[in-house]
Amino acid sequence: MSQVDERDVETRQRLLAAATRLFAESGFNAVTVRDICTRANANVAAVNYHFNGKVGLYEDVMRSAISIMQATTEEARREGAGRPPQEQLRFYVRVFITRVVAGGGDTWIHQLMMREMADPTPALDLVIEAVIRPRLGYLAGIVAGVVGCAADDPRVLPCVFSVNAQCLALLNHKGAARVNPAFAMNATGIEAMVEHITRFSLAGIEAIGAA
Amino acid sequence: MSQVDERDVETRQRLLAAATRLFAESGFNAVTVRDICTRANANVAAVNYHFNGKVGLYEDVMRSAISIMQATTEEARREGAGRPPQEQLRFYVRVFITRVVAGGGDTWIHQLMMREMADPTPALDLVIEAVIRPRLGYLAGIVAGVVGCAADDPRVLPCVFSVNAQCLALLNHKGAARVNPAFAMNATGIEAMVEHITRFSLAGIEAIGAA
DNA sequence: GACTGAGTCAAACAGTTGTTTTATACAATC
DNA sequence: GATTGTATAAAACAACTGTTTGACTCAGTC
Repeated sequence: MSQVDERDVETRQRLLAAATRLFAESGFNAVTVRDICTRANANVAAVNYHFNGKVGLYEDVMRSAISIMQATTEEARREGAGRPPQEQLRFYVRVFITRVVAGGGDTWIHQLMMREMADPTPALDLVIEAVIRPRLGYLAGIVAGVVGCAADDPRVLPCVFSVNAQCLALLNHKGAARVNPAFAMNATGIEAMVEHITRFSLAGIEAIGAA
Repeated sequence: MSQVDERDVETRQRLLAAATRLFAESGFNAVTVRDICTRANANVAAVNYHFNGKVGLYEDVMRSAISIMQATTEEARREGAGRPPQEQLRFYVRVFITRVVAGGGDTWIHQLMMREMADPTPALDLVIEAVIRPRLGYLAGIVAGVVGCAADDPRVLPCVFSVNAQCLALLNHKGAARVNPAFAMNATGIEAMVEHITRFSLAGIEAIGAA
């Protein structure tokens, strides 16, 4: 531990990078330790040596994924600061789509989180507390701003659900493209999708708020 | 084949029932042939004898799942027949939620389809053609009716996406309940959710249609 | 009664899994 | 220079996977 070999850090980092990509692509169970080590040009035993086993490696992957997802929420907050809630919603949707669906290197990480939602491991609780809850809390503030009510008003939560559902559905855009190629995301399609979700949701929120 | 033993059909049926439930709960790869046979009180070799292996059994499960999902779409069509499109949307959402989220025995089957979307097997193409495409086509007709335009109008598809996204998100209601218990579905909550999605979406569709 | 064919069963099969072991290389410390 | 601690490597490990085998039962047929 006193000596930090350059190759050491490299191997750990290569394993982490390979594991992040593979876990996101196929999920925890579908990826083998040998797959990860082959892609990282490391020995099979390296995972146990550096991470105390496969789950230890997965937990490390989840930790870095969580901080990236937190940064996504934070970026949306920053972009929307000081603007009317209608624009905050537009920025939120844009940041989310850009980071998650468009080419950004974070695509894999949000797919990882979707897999975690579909098939929970013990790491999900941490994701919920550190990422999902603050994100939905921010959305609730926006919705409350549009409606003109308190964030704990009973009309807010269902609207947060509806907005969030549309954003999460974008994570399945590859599957959606199989149904209809029009769902495929090209450069101009992204901004069109941001506009659509924003307008659709603002109208929905106002209708619910008026009730 | 000349003699149809009673126990024979029973075993086949028990395997099919056990496999449907287990595949839906955990996905194809996470379920072992031994799990299925244990739950069905059958020998390990029975799966290969009756279904020519694990994938043959899975294909049979998918076949019956597809016909049940088709029946769900058909029920929504029937309930909405001859009504204004706004009510057709409400009935669609209600049938979907009732069948998929509420206690109905079909819950497992729609979860199976979600897993198929997340992690496609060759069976997904059949699901898309036989279930998803007709279902989204019906939704497109409803949206076009609300907007007052043709079903292939460019404003229709994004609205179909938004409505469908909210319905699919309900399939994750167990995960959602972990974030906020208010998302849990009790008897009265279902009708409230139907009303919310319908009103939210009608307002969204009208706003997009007016553009 | 011998034969056939379908269904069931325990056992074994070959392949893959995550993990452990044993050995080796190498830099740092004394 | 011997010792220590860290990193890597090949091999082996036990557990589990889907599948196959061969024996056995039992009803129907000739």
